[in-house]
Amino acid sequence: MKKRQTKSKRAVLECLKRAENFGLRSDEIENQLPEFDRVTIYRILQSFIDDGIIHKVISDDGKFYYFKCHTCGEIHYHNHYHFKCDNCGKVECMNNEIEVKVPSGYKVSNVNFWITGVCRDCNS
Amino acid sequence: MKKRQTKSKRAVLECLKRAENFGLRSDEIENQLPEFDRVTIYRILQSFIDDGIIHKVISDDGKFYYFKCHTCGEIHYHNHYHFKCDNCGKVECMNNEIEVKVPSGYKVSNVNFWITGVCRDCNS
DNA sequence: ATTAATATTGTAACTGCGTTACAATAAGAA
DNA sequence: TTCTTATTGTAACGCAGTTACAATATTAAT
Repeated sequence: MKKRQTKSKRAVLECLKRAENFGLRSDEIENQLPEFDRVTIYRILQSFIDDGIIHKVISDDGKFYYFKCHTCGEIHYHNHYHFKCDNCGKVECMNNEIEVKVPSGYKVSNVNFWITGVCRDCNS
Repeated sequence: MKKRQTKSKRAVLECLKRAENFGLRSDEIENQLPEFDRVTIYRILQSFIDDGIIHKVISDDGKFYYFKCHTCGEIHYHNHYHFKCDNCGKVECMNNEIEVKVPSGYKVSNVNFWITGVCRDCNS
C-alpha cells in the first residue's frame, strides 16, 4: 500500500497550506477544486490525517474543519484552541499549548477545543 | 407561544436528571422512551436548550450529547470540560470552571471543550 | 364541566454530510 | 513499454437532524 503522488493530493495540500492556520471545511475545498470529486477530497483528507500531515476538528455545530497548522507532522495531540469568529466566520488555530487539568485518576488521550466569539480583525 | 407541560417533556427531563452530569445522545433517550417519536424528542431537547434548562455539546466524532448538569439554568456558558472515556464510553461534565486565555483583541462568547481518555473508574 | 385557542405531537419526506462498492484510470516500478 | 495496484469517479447508501402538515392534547376562558 505504498502511497502515490497525484495532482489531487497536491492540490488539496496547497489549499490547506494557503489557508495557513485557518481551517477549511471539505465543502470549501471542493469549491476551490471543482475538478475533483468530493469523495476523492474526503479520501485525501482522511489519508493526510492518518499520516499526521493535517488534523481535523469538529465545530460546535457539527462540521469538521481541516488544518495544516505549524505543529502538524510532529508527534502531538492538537491541544490548542480553535477559534471561530461569529462575525467573519473564519476559523483559526490558536498557537498556544493548553494545560489541561483533569481530576486525579483521569487520563487524557485527546482533546477538541472549540471557541466562538469575535476575532481581533473584527474587533478593531 | 406559552409552553405546556406534557408527559414527553417530563419523561425526557427525567432521563437527563437520572443521568446526572453524564451526557446522553438523543438516540439513547429514544431507546429509553420508545413511546415517543424521535422528532418529538429532538424538539423537546431543543426547547430545553432554548430555555437554558439543559446544554448540548458536540463530541469529536460529530455526535451531540445533552446534559442536565448542576449549573444548567443559571446564566453561564458551559465552560467546563466534557470527558468521554474510550473504555466505558460514558461522557461526563467535569465540574471545574476553565479559565480560557485568548490573545488580546479576541472576545470569547462560547466554548465547547471535549476530551477523550480513560476515566477514574476504568483506570482503577 | 364544556368549549375554544393553540402548543405539541406523529408521520412522512427531505436535507446535509460523510461513507461504501465497484469498475475505470493512472502512478511508478520493473 | 508493460504490469501491478493505488487512486479516482460514479452511484448508491446511511445516519442524524430538520421541515411540512394534519391530528391530538393542554390550558385558559366560559
